Amino acid sequence: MRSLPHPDVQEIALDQVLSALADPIRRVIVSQLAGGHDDQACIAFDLPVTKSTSTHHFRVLREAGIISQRYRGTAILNCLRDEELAERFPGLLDAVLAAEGSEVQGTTATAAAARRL
Amino acid sequence: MRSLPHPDVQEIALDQVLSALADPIRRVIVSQLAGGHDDQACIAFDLPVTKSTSTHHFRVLREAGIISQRYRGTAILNCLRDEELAERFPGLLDAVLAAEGSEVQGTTATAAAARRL
DNA sequence: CTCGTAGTACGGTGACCCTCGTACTATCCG
DNA sequence: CGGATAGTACGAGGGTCACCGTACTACGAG
Repeated sequence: MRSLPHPDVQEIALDQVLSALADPIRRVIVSQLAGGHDDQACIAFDLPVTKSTSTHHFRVLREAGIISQRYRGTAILNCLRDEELAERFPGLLDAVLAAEGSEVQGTTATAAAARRL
Repeated sequence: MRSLPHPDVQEIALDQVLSALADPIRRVIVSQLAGGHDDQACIAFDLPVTKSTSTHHFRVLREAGIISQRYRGTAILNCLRDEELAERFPGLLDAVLAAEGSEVQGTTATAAAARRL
């Protein structure tokens, strides 16, 4: 079985977390994971990029400590490390998710950000 | 009098806010502004970069909607737009500031948590 | 008016990041 | 075994960013 390196809770760096969440595609992934559907394979995400770019984004999220990944067959199950993240940086993930959710609703800035891809 | 463009509250984009806060130098600026000392000139910040780079960082923060700047003589007064930011993205700035504060203690945040707070 | 201070504009450099295509590995199914 | 599926490795290209030095502008003090 292949294994994937994950940072320890204490090793999670604010720098990496914020950089990871600064990318719209990665926020889509995180939002979808937070939206009740944990344990999704990478293929389950409808991302506007190719497979290799998806791999890249998932790795960035994993190395930042935001998600955990484990193999099941050829697929990978992705989980949000929400509890550990809340322990390390309380309220941060919730605030970003809420912000992401509220921004998707209304204003013009989101549309521009989405089309930019 | 020169004037500086600031985004409206509704125009503040999560993308720009997170990107701006992803840089350690800019988080130092924000933390210092949040630490009671509002209305500081750019020169008051002891940043490990040259003047031109400082200008760059302050502009990024202003264009992201995180700080406001207004002239007073040759100097610029910098203010955190904390209330507007809390209105747009509730809890986000607080979470980042708290995370920044806790992380400064060192990568093993457990032992040193009680020192400064 | 002249000087000093605070900050900006501009150009350049090196690094990093997002993106992709192609080739590859690992696992499951028939 | 052979094929299909899920994801990785690798390298390249294009864009953006942080950083700097130098030259410049705006304002206040003397």
